[in-house]
Amino acid sequence: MSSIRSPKALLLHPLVSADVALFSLVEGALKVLLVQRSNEPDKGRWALPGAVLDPSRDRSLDDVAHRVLRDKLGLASAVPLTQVHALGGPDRDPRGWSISVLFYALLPLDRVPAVVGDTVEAIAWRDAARPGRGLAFDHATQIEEALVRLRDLVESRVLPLHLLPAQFTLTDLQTAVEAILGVPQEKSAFRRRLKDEPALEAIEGAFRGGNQRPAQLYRAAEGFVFEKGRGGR
Amino acid sequence: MSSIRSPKALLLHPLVSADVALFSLVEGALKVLLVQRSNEPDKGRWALPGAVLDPSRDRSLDDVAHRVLRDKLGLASAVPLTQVHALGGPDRDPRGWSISVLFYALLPLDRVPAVVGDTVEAIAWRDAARPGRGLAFDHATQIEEALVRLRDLVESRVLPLHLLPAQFTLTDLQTAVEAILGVPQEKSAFRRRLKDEPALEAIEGAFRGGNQRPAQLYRAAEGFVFEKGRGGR
DNA sequence: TCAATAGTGTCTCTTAGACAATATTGA
DNA sequence: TCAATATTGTCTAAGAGACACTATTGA
Repeated sequence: MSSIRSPKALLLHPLVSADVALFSLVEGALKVLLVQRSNEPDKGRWALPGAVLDPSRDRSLDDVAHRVLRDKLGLASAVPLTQVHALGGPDRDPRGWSISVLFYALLPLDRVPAVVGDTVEAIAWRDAARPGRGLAFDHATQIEEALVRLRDLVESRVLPLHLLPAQFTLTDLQTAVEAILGVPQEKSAFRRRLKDEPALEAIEGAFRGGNQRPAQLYRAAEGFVFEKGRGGR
Repeated sequence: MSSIRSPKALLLHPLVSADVALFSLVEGALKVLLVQRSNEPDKGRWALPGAVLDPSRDRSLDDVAHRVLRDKLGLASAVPLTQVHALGGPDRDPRGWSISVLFYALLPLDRVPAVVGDTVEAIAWRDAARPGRGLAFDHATQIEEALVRLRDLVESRVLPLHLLPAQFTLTDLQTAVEAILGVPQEKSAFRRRLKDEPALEAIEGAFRGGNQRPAQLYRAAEGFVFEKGRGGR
């Protein structure tokens, strides 16, 4: 969406953008949010939401990514973003040499506004592990990379609490971990690991009942962050 | 080194460069290579070697980093590079909005040419964990980040074989790991972990003798790469 | 009482950490 | 034989995996 770019500018400067792989749980499965592009290039194709760096407004690369969430998806509140990498080359965007700085974020489904802004035709939740064919640019690869990084973190025992609602049960948590890793977890061992987990707080007296034994509800501890070097406070 | 940049260009496009934290072992300690800048900005200060992206020559961000090694340090052969992250902002370089894509590499000291090219005043090996004050730009932070990533990999049991010469003993390897992690390793447990390590090959009949019991020499297995998901072949 | 899910206990096996013992070489 | 370093062994403790058992609720 943008100003005029002279051919010379195209040669001397790369186009820099931030793209966001937003992961969420939809009925127990890990999904990634795609948007249908309403502008050229790749108009009509499905892509990760992204935005072009605007040096006059953005103060950092994180800023660009946060702007994506705000402007394209209507996400007002602060969402933790993790940078995956930067990918650049002359051919990945038909407009010329371009750099994509890729981020991912985790959000419970109910915090993502269902209806989106005006720069986007439509949104879709695709299976994170198999987002489908025909994605715009190299976004299929990008999603794969983001998922690798997400799995790395979860494998190293950081809890993906940002995927869960404010209150959740240990079974919910286990389901989230399994959705990310794609591997079933052993219940007893899983819970044993959570014994002295500072990131988790049992909510005194709060349970979720179904037609069976009620489950203790938990919440993320104050100041929890999803990053290496402990997920604890 | 560069063309004229109009103020407008500065506003519309960020300056993109690749910087390389080259780690090596100097007398058993982990060091990072710094160069003294011979041009403005920050002329005379110590910095990570870096180069500005040239869209007409570079085919990827990795290319830029490899160009740094070739042109600034005279390193001809292919050196494995790992991307750490991209860092951008309006104030980190006095020339305006800039992005640095940071890489690190591991090399045995004897593979780094002692004398360097013409764009660099001098080089120095600084302690990786405390590279000193007064570095150019935000390179002190950059080194810290690179070291964090390097430690992550080594903690997850990937062997830093690229730091060692073609032939090395298990004690050499242990020393390298200790230099990176900053923590002494227990000899017996360390060797136990190497038992079925596919990345290591004992060199039949080759030993290094001192005034004591000779040590078996090893080499990196064919196709060894220093990256997550096994250092093995 | 039954179905369904929550939560705990137990046993075995692997690995890590600490520390000791043995092996080999040149001086 | 001694100093110096390489290499292996042993004991203990912590954690992971597998699997079974107990607990609680509404129907």
